[in-house]
Amino acid sequence: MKEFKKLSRRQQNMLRFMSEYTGKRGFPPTIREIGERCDIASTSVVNYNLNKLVDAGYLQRSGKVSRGLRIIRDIPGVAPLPRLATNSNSPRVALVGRIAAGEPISLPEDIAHHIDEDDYVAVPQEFLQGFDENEVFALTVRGDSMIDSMIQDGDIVILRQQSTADNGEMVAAWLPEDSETTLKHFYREADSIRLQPANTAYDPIFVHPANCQIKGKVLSVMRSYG
Amino acid sequence: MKEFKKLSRRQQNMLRFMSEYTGKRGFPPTIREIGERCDIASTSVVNYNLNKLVDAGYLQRSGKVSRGLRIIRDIPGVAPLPRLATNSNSPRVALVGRIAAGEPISLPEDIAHHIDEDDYVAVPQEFLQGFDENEVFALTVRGDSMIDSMIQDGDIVILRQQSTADNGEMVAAWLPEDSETTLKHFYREADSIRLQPANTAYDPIFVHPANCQIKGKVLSVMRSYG
DNA sequence: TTGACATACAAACATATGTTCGTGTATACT
DNA sequence: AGTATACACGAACATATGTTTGTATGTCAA
Repeated sequence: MKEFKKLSRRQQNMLRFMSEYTGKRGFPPTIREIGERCDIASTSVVNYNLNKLVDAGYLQRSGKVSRGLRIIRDIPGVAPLPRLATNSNSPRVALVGRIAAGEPISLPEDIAHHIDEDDYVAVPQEFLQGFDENEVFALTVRGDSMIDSMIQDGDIVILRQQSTADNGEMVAAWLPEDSETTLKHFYREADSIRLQPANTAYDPIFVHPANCQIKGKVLSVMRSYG
Repeated sequence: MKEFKKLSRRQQNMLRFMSEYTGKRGFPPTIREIGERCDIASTSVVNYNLNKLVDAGYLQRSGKVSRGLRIIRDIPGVAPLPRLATNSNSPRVALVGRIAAGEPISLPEDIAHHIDEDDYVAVPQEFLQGFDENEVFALTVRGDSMIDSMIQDGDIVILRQQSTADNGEMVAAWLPEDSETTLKHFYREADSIRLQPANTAYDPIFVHPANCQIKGKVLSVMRSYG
């Protein structure tokens, strides 16, 4: 079940055919159609190789249903086929650093120009809440200092870069006087700012507006166990 | 037949469902699936209305082939949706229900066959941890009963269906005697099972193995603010 | 050699899925 | 009334299509 398995020529062929067929007809081919077009005599061989493609992370199958195929990754060495401009492609956002208590959040000048191969993380479209992916970035959480906000070590936080916030929004804030980075719900009060943890078992903190630099608004959180 | 025939409410409904389904799953629905979701009792009625949609210029059909549908025109009064089953670049898992304290987790017999409105959620490939999408499902968390596990109301939990677990894994467990559903780290002890919250501020609970039905292993958690 | 493993085939199998048909309603028009 | 038309139902039907099984072949390592 490894990701980096090399595809056989036959498997590449199948992948390309499925992609073309789907683009042309509007729905994926059947196992038998794949077999015919890729010169595979037996349906079980097609099935076998389809499962290989699933293992390799290129394909998704819906069991027992006809044409239950879905290509979920570009074919290596082949130009990606035209897709619809709308939600066809899952966005990738720049993973620009880490967030931890005691250290400020430093962002590169230009998020959109961040260029590190593995520093991108795929995010489902809906989790971007309509924001442009160029103004959105991701941070890895280090340490348990955000535990009052229901965010733990290893979590990936998706944020939109902005320096102000509306009441109730979850923000990433740097508190210079305390040398403290925190993720909390933002509330502007009479002459202070209330930062409210998500877990109500913890108490809010109050800070002076001058001691609260908002770095961004938290859009979503993703966590992977294992 | 003329092009500008007004569509019946039923036909509009069908069109919208087909569009959504295709966008979500990557391939068009079957006649029977359309019938179920649009409250049409007979497949022949669905077929009848599909042909009407063809006449009206909204749809293209490929005769005799399963799922041979292709929307070729936008639905009036509805935002244009992706009409082609193109390569959508991220896996979808079935969102089969909710998880809350006090009610058991009931799963449909066949996850892969579930077909409902918001029934699928896009998940980044890496968050599936290499498991087959057909054995993976998602639940929406209701209530704050999982707060000790750093999971809150509204979170989407991605699980793999399994009835046993290894030490340290996060599992979804149903405790019959307590009528309690819970998400915790699993540890098998001498003659009991220790369920350990992720937030160490909370205490573990110990249960008898007979009083602990494991429903699945938690692969990942996704949370969207907004 | 032996055995394990990946790949391949063909045929049988189970069922998912489109199609057809006979029938029953309404409604509108003659 | 009688007739035509649009729309609906359910059941039977035919076949399109995924799955399983038994077997065979190659390679590679022990």
